[in-house]
Amino acid sequence: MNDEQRLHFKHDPEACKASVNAVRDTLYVLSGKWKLPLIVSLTNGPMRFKDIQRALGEITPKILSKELRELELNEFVKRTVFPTTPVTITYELTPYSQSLDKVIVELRNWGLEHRKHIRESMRKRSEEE
Amino acid sequence: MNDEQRLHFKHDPEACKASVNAVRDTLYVLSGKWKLPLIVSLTNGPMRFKDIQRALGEITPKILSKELRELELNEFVKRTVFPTTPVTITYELTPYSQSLDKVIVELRNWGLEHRKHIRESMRKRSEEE
DNA sequence: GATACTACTATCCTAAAGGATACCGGTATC
DNA sequence: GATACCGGTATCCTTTAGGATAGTAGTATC
Repeated sequence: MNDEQRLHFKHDPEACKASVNAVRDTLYVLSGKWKLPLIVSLTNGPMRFKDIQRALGEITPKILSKELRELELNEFVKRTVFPTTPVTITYELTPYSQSLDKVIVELRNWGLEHRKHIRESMRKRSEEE
Repeated sequence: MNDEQRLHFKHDPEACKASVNAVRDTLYVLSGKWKLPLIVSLTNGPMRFKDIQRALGEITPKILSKELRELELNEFVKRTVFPTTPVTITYELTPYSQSLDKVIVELRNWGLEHRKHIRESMRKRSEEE
């Protein structure tokens, strides 16, 4: 193991703790079963509550409502009330939500590579027998 | 919102599902309270069970054992038994664990930026009052 | 022979996430 | 006036993650 490549955990315990906390923050805002699918279904434009529910398939209104509120708090989603009769309410991604793109791309790429890696090791292990 | 910048979720529903799953895989292997701190404490070299426990402070042996087993399954950690009397067992990061570095750096950077962002919005909101 | 250390496992318990189901007020439609 | 749709909330229940506590087999130390 080459220490030079582990810059972000280089032996300063303070910086190291700060790094761990920052990572945890990020994992937290993406955590849970529905945050990602929710962000994904909103990438095509604003949607109404029931439409999101239908798009996600299995989510109950309680959970959906909670997740949307959390995404709103983190400024990833904007809730808009239109004064039609009856009122229409839409949810849409904010420009700030785009800041997640790089992170998500990295997470996706690593996930894809990891699947390959696991398949490879399983193949090797079965050949050894 | 500019569609061009959302390449990874572009409207193909198949590719989109695959992306979400890949992201979920990655989040999964990093999930939990102890995976990150565990990886961090192993960056300085191999450690024995009790030493890891002492380094992390609060972790119980049951949890530590479980987390180590999971990290081993994902090939981030190698467990080695030395035939001393009594046996000595060490855990160390594998070369493959370095593949996580890029992901972790991105997660850390976004987390740091997000803190700034939140502080900024709170400042603005309090100024408006 | 009592105590202590290592590397764990086993059992029980708690808290949090998530889900099932029911309901609500408002409006529109038949 | 009955039914249906929208945007949720309220209540209860299950599952899971994580922790507390105790114990185990083997060895070494006093």
